Formats: sequence, C-alpha cells, structure tokens
Amino acid sequence: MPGKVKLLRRSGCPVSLSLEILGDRWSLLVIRDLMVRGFRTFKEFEESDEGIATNILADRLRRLETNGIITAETEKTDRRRRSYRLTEKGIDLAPVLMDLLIWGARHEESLAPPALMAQLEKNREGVIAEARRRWRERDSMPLIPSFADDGADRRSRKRR
Amino acid sequence: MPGKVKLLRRSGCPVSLSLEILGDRWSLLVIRDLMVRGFRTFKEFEESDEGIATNILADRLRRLETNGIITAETEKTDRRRRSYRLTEKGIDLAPVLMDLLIWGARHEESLAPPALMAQLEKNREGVIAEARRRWRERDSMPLIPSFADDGADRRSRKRR
DNA sequence: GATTTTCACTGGCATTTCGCAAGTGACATT
DNA sequence: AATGTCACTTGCGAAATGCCAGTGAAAATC
Repeated sequence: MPGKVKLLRRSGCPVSLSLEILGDRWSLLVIRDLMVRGFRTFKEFEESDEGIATNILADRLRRLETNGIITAETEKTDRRRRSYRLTEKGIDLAPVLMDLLIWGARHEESLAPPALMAQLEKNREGVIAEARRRWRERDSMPLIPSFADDGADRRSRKRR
Repeated sequence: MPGKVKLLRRSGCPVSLSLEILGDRWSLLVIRDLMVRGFRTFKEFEESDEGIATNILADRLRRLETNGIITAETEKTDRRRRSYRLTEKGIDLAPVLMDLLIWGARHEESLAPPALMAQLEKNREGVIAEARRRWRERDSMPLIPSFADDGADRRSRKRR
C-alpha cells in the first residue's frame, strides 16, 4: 500500500523534515503545475510535459493532501472531476520553486529564454507576490510560459 | 550499476531539470551538511543525524560530483581521506536550502528554536551571503546549529 | 436510453532504487 | 607486525517506480 503516513521523523532539522515530504522527483512538479501553470485536474497533471504515471500521480496527490499542501474537492458541475488547489502551506513553497527555477536555468541547459530568466531573477519577490495574489484570488491564469519542448525526443508522446 | 549518467531529459523546464538532479531524500541533505555544518569527509556525512546508508552516500557523492555540484580530492596528509567541497554551482543552492529551512520550520514540527528562525527569516539575504563568504574562504565553521535531537528515538544509534 | 467518451483512479508486473549488514583494500597508527 | 580507520563495494530483501491495461462512475453523443 503506497502513500502511507510516515510517522518516523529522521531528525529535527527543518530541511530534513521538508525533504521527507518533498524529496522526490514528482511532488514539487505537481506543486509547480498548480502554482504557475494553473492546473487543477488529474488529467492536466497527467498530460504535463514530464509524463508522470497515473499511479504515481494518484499517490503524490494523496500524500500532498495528507501533508496539508493541497486540498481536493469534487466539482459541482461535473461530479467525476476533482479539483485540486494549494493550501497556504502549499503556496508558501513559492520561494523554493522560484529558487529551483533560477538555479536550474543558470546551471543546466534549459529551454527557458534568458531574457525572461533575467527578468524573473531581478523581480523574484514580485513574482512570488504575484503567485500569492493569484492563489488568493483563485486566478488560474498561468504565471509563466511552460518551457515546453517541441515534442521531438519525448517517449510516451502517444497523445498528440 | 547505480549512479549512472542520466541522459534523458524529461522536459526543458528548469524546475524539472533541477529536480532530476536534486529530487531525492538525500542529495540536498549532503549539500546542507557541506554548506552549513562544515562537513568535509565521508565519515562525517555518514554519522550525520539522519543516518544515511554508506552505499547511498557513496552513490550520492558520485552523482553530485558528476553533476558538477561538488568536487572531491584526496587529502595530502592522509591519502585515505577524501575531502569534498561544493563548487560554485553547489553553493548557488544556498537559497533553495534556506527556503526549505524556512518552510519546514514554519509548517512542520521541527526542533529549530523559533527565535533563531525569526532571525534567519528576517536576514535571509545576509545568511546566504555569509554562507557564500565561508565557502569562498574555505571556512568550515558551522553556520547554523544542528537542531540535533537528543538521540532518544533514533534507530541505528549503535555508535554510542 | 443505449453507446461511447471522459475522468480519476486501481492492479499487475518487471525494473530500479533503498536500507541494512557485511565485507574489502589502501593507508595510518601503535 | 598487528590493529584500526577510512572510503567505499557487494549482496540481498523490501519498497518504490514506470508502464500498461483495466474499472466504475458520470457525462456526452447518438
């Protein structure tokens, strides 16, 4: 049974505690999609560029919810659909995501336009504040373009 | 064979690229120990509070080196000993670590003294600058106390 | 109102990674 | 020469991951 509650804390260090929750390849990507891409539903996450498996996605959503980082509710208009949203604890990860973005863009070969990155770095606080504002006002408009590759060398590109 | 080079990039998003390197439970803890605790050797990491297994530690050191985040060299005085050090790419992770520290302290039950945390949050930039300074000057003095638990409920506490 | 499609999952299965214990070989200490 | 230390490896069972193929409920289409 995956996604069980983890009770054993390995240490009292806040960094260690954070990594017990967020320290995997997918959790922060889901949070990124909620925060800057405006994703709300399972389908959207599933179709995200990175190609997460559905079981892993379901597991991550479950444990993020368990850890109070997101909430989920079924939509009134379509009761099949669940709508996910960051909690305040979740939106408080904006600085972490922002720094990972800056670091990755600076030190890895990304598809982020340098001009945009320069702007984001200069205006770090402003971007974070804007992410918060959108969260508060439930504004799902994407905050940042998605740096999508052009679908050249991706596996599992069955869905056009 | 673990620790192989990963060639397949899942997407061009800088966050995704960062997480391919750092997205696990241990990498950032090793970096934390190098950055704020002043650790240099395998032994020190191994004896860190979280209790990392030696094979995992060896693997993480190897891949951090592969990814240009740390360098390793054998010491002149004792040629068994390897001395690990952050690269500039590595010290550039200070903001990420700082944000994880702040987030974890705010939202999880940590052993970090609230007074210290308040100080760190207020002086985020200063602490990061100080981490950089120590890195530049090879100052191994711990930057922040270690939030160690008192060894009560830890498994693998075989060493006294 | 029967069929098809959409959505959010779940299950099975092979592969990979993890955690733990027990070495190993080079070097240092006594 | 004997013992200890250091930085790893190796082996193995357990857990997590990735991939694919469903499933059941609800909506859309015919």
